[in-house]
Amino acid sequence: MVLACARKVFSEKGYHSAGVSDIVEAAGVARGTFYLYFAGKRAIFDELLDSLFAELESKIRRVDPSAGADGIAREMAENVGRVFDALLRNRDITRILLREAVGLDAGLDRKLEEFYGRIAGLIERSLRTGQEMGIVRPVDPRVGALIVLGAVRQVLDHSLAAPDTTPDGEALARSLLDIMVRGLVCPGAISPPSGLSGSIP
Amino acid sequence: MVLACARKVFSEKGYHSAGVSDIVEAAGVARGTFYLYFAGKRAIFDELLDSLFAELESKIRRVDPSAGADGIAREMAENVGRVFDALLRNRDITRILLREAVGLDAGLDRKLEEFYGRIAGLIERSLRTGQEMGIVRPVDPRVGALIVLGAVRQVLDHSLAAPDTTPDGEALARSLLDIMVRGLVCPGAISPPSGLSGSIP
Amino acid sequence: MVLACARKVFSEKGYHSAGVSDIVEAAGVARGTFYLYFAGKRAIFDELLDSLFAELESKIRRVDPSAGADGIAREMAENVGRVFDALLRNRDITRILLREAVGLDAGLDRKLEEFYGRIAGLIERSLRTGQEMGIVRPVDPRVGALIVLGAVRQVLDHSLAAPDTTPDGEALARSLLDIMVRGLVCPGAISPPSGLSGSIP
Amino acid sequence: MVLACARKVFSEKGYHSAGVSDIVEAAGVARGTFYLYFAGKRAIFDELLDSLFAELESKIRRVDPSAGADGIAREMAENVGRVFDALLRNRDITRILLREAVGLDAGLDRKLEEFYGRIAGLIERSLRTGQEMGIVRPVDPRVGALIVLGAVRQVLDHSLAAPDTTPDGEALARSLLDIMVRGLVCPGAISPPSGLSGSIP
DNA sequence: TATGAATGAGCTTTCATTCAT
DNA sequence: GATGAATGAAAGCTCATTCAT
Repeated sequence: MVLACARKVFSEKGYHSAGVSDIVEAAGVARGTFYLYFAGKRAIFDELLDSLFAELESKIRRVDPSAGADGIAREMAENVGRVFDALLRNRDITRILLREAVGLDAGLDRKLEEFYGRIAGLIERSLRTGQEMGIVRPVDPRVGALIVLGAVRQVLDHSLAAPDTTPDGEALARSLLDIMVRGLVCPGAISPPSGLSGSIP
Repeated sequence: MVLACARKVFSEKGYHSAGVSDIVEAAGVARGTFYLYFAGKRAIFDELLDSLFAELESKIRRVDPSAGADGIAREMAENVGRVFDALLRNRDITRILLREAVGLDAGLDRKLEEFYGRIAGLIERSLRTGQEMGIVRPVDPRVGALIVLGAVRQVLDHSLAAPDTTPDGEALARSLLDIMVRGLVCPGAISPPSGLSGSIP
Repeated sequence: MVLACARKVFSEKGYHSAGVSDIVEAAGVARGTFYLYFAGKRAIFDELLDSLFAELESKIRRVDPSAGADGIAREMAENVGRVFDALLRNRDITRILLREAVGLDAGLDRKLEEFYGRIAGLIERSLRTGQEMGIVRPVDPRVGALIVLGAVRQVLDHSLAAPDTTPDGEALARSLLDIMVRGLVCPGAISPPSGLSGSIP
Repeated sequence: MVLACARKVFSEKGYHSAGVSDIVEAAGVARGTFYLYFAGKRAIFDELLDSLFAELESKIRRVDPSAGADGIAREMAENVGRVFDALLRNRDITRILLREAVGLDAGLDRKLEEFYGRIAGLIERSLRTGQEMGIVRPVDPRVGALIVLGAVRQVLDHSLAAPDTTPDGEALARSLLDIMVRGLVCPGAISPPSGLSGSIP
């Protein structure tokens, strides 16, 4: 209950502007009660982040390597689609993850990094699997994973700016993945320059 | 002078943890001197951001549409490379842009959005030009721009986690652009599903 | 409690020299506690003034018009006597009203003006009543009220200069009222010059 | 020049709100120049007050005891009239004397007290002279002087509240003096109560 | 278990004053 | 004489946290 209210408050006012007063007022409990359940403002934000991480990571299913090329592609698309769905539907979460939780302190930065690291790890493993199966091009899978992750983050971040738009998450995910999968350029349109073709060894 | 010190201080301690005391101490001036030149803590951060924006935007040259397919590709790669270079060499700036300036307040959020919006606009225009020339595939250029921007941000953000690594910016940029240009997947490896192939109309 | 201490502190050090620190120290509470009950330094001074106004105005009873000439004179004398008593006994209040509250800012100046305006209004009404009963000479009652008020203020203000004297308030009030009632000059001692005899029409 | 500007500034903004910046800006000199001529903010206010005191005291002529009853009355009336004139014409001065200079610090309070003391002394001496000549009733001349002084101050103070009114100083002075001279009450209207008739012995 | 009055360290900001030029 | 950039002490205020009830 208090956690849910804190989520709303943090999302609306931001971590620093949100006071413990705002949270307990929103939750309808006394100040003391707050400290009965949480070690402090920072601690409740920590817990909140943990729950958001768990919620998001639950949206991501491990890709089944035996599903064949098209199956793998579909599963990745579904993963991205589910994450998009969840975040586009809940601006609270998106705002907290992309804005309020950023740059608060070293501890939280590391926590965020670990979260994104886990997600990037999942993507990276899928890419490696794809490479082993000959589906994914021989690019640096670490970089590939960061790119996919960053692309998703930026599109979501962009959605925070337009408050009234309820974007079509599925279409957006499809458009995004199409670019990630096939690239921006028509095949054969540009010559493969020496430096541009290879992946990081 | 004070501005440069503020950049260092904000980057090291973060906006909220950094006090005006830290800045004036680092700059070796008196408290009052600070307020002689800046309206306050928030104001100096604003100026700092403006200068960083200007510095970064100066790294980006408009792509010459008459340069031919390979020329355009090279120019975009050089743009990305220059931005990577500048930011990988100056962790201060990277940290401030990607961490400390995020989620401070509505005004700064809008400022950041405008900055990223301008960059995305430049990329988008390049993509449109490429599409008119038949080089870039018929994807949604807005989404394409966000993806490129987000990919760059994520890779840079990732670099903040590893303090000691001095990454090879050029190689990273090449790797990143290779994926953006050609996509992750081998041509023909997966069948084009109805929803995955098209761009947003 | 805090208010009472503030009264002492403001009276001793003056509004500007008195810091919130002085007040909380005198009251034996923490800084934060102060701001729990008062919006700020200015606010507590406002409240203090309000309470002083109320206290003083409670000393003034409306003059009963049916009490006859001598009754009215006695009632007015008693009013002045009670105010004198209260203020001569409490140098704190006198000092705050006559010194510290003066010229602080436009808002407080207006507040003081309203207070003195109310008192002058009461006196003015008494004078009008007296005029209707044929007791008070046909002078401008507004000017008459200001004179009585000003006379009282000046005598009180004078008392602030001599810290050790505990003046006889009753005698002072009597002396003051005798002059106000009968004037300074022996009847018939000076010829009534054209301009000097009349009141403002 | 600087002094005149300071007078304006102090009158408009009040002592504490007026900064040295305001004064030097109004005077068109540099900060340093200000301190070349005045020891500080407090010092220039001191000088300003001194000049105002001198200006006002120059308006007051010693009453000639040999002028006869009517002459004395006329001279006192002229004194009051001149002071009224000067102050009603210059709200700056009135405001500074009655508002801004009050309650600033112990030193200034004493200075003001001395000024008012000198004026009260002049009035007191006139009253004593009048008593010796059998013109002034046997009241306490000190109290009488305070009353006259306070009456004048209050009427002037009242004029500060009404910014647009350009009051007729002469008529006001006449009205004021009529009341002071003849009293408020019709002769014989009230019985002289024991305590009310006498002066302080 | 729940309360909320009390706390106090720490913040940003102001402005009278100085002094090298 | 004149300047104005630099100073820094001191002010008012906030808010996460505690603890006696």
